[in-house]
Amino acid sequence: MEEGDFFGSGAPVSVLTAQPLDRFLDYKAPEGGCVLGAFVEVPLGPRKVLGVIWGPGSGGFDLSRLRAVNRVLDVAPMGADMRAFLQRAGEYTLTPLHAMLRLATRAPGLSDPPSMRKIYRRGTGTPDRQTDARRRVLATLEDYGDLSFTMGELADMAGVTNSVIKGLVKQGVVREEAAPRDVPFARLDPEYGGKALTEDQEAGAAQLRAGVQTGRYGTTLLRGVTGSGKTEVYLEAVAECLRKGRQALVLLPEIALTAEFLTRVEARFGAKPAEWHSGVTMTERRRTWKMVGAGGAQMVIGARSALFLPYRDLGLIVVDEEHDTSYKQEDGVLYNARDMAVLRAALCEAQVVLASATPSLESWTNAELGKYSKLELTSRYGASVLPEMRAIDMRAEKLPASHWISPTLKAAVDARIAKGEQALLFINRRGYAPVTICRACGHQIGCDSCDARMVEHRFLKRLMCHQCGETKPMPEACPSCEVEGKLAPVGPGVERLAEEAKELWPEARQAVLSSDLFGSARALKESIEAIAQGGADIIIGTQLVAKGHNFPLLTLVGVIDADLGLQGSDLRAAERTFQLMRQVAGRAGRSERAGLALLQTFQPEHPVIRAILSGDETGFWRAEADERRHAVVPPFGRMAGIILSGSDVSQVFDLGNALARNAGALKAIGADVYGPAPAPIARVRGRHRVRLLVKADKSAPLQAALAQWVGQFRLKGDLRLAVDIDPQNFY
DNA sequence: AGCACGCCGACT
DNA sequence: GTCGGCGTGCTC
Repeated sequence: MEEGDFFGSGAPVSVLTAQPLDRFLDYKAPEGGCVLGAFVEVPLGPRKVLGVIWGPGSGGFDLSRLRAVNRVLDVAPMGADMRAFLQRAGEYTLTPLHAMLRLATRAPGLSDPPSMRKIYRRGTGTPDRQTDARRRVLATLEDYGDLSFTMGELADMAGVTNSVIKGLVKQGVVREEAAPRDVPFARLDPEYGGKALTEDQEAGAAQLRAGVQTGRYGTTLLRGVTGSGKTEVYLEAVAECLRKGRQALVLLPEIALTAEFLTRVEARFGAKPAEWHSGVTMTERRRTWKMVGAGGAQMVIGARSALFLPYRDLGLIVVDEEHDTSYKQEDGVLYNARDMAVLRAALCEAQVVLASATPSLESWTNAELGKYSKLELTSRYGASVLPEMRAIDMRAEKLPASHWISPTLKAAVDARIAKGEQALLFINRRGYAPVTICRACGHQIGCDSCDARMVEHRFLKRLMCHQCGETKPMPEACPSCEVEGKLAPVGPGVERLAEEAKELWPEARQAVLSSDLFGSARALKESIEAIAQGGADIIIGTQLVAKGHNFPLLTLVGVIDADLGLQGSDLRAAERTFQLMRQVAGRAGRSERAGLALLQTFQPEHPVIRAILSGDETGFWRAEADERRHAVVPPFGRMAGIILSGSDVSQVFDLGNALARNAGALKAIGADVYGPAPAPIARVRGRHRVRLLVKADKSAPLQAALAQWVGQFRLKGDLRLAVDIDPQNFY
């Protein structure tokens, strides 16, 4: 321990709490003292709150009025790298430190004494009467020596009921003890199940292993086309990290992917790693949080918030599907997990692997500039190759009204079904129809509390707002003109497409994959497995199918509306469409059968569509990079979004205008302010939203200027202001 | 975040 | 007269 990292009883210490105070509070160190970074419970007014010892007392507060820290919590203290990370991440995202601490302590029961459970081990003596069941219990305990079991485990293993064990406990032959519930995770063995890698993969693995061996910071962009085995390759980096005794974190963009991934990790390392995402139970969460700090978890797989766990010695962070937009947190603390992973790694001398078949332009640029190392896996497994891609020019197709599957696409699907292969129809829209219109008056049914249209979900027999999740039954009469029976669906959603497919192929077995049609990740996984085994001829799916699932029998992908993502003026529209189309197309022909991807489009000459078809990735990235460099937008310029919200529109706009008029702090660094303008969805949950956009030069000290600018204003009433650094959505 | 204090409207 | 609305300020 460093000099100055321990504070004796009564010494003044500075404490950071998770309460929304914009400063530290001084306390007296507790009886027995405490170390720097210790998690403590401190008195605050009438309450007891969680805090972290952040340094020596800052003074400036009457020493005689200091209250003492109540107690030091029974968890590992927060390391210096973690404290630095929270500080820096907070500065970057303009998030107060207390909110960062809150993110880092999102586990239930941290302040509670360690939760105990009853365990059973061999006691002394022999039972008064020996029975078969009793003998089995004792034999089991002796077989496993030191290990201890819960009542359920022991009963199971010995093939007896609980009452047999209870009887033995009464006689002292089996001993009942209390043991902490939060036990270390099973050891992962880096030498357990290594698969033979191809030459290409082995070279990649060697490069990543070498990075991990340095024990220093470094980021590698791992580009692997779908099916190239990038998971196997980065698991070798994980193995090397485990050999060095350091911890590894793998971030996945979606919970639905974790079940499949866990299976692969178990096959490789012989046991399951710790899991961290919203689907994990409270007890398991607390166990993971504590074990990550105590060193009892070697590997964590999780969602973006797993970055904020208190790792004891983190040596590797893998960000899988690094381009995925779900890495950007869009509510609460606004951060991009991909960028924060790089920051975290830099502060704890860890390696980062950004893995993707279709990297983000940011990462691609960083790799081109030499800030990141590059690693490319080009060959797919076995004989499989990337599918052939072709456009279907919808201007030349003859389609009846309210139908979206072109004759050309239909013929292609027919051919696959005849051969016993699978076809996927992709449409990136949930529900039955995105718009419901009244044929009498033209009214479109919207959400009552948002400025969004209600989407018909015929499966649920309701209308749903995709913004706030509100649903209401489908009305008989138009809510505006009250004419009955004139409401009509407009446009296709995945459910409506399924209906059309049923018309076209009444004999075919259909599977519809949309996130809202499954109650749980488990149900989804089971369904996907059944389909992969050949349980369907036609798969109709949304975004969900583009992500990482393997369908070996699938040889045709039909994209219903390739133009969908290109509408609007989102800066990243081209990039996203390019990535999505490549990902979806990659589903076809993953085993030895050749694949074909057909893109229905009304603008086959559009540069993005042309780039997708030609497969000229490098050319596409270069062109995109040039355009963004020219427009001085990310990654060549810096941007920030300011989102104002409140229940009173005029108040919200007044604040927006006041901000725009008093932007001296931004002008001083040469930044431009745009707006205020209504946000893309101008009303959400009854709150009106207005946004401003700030653009600055790459080198401008944007955060400081923003803090100064925004700090001039006091927010009255229910007005709220959020700063979004590097926003994903803007116009 | 909580919780107290404090200053104006509409009730028994 | 008082109950209670929620704006403002404080917590070491």
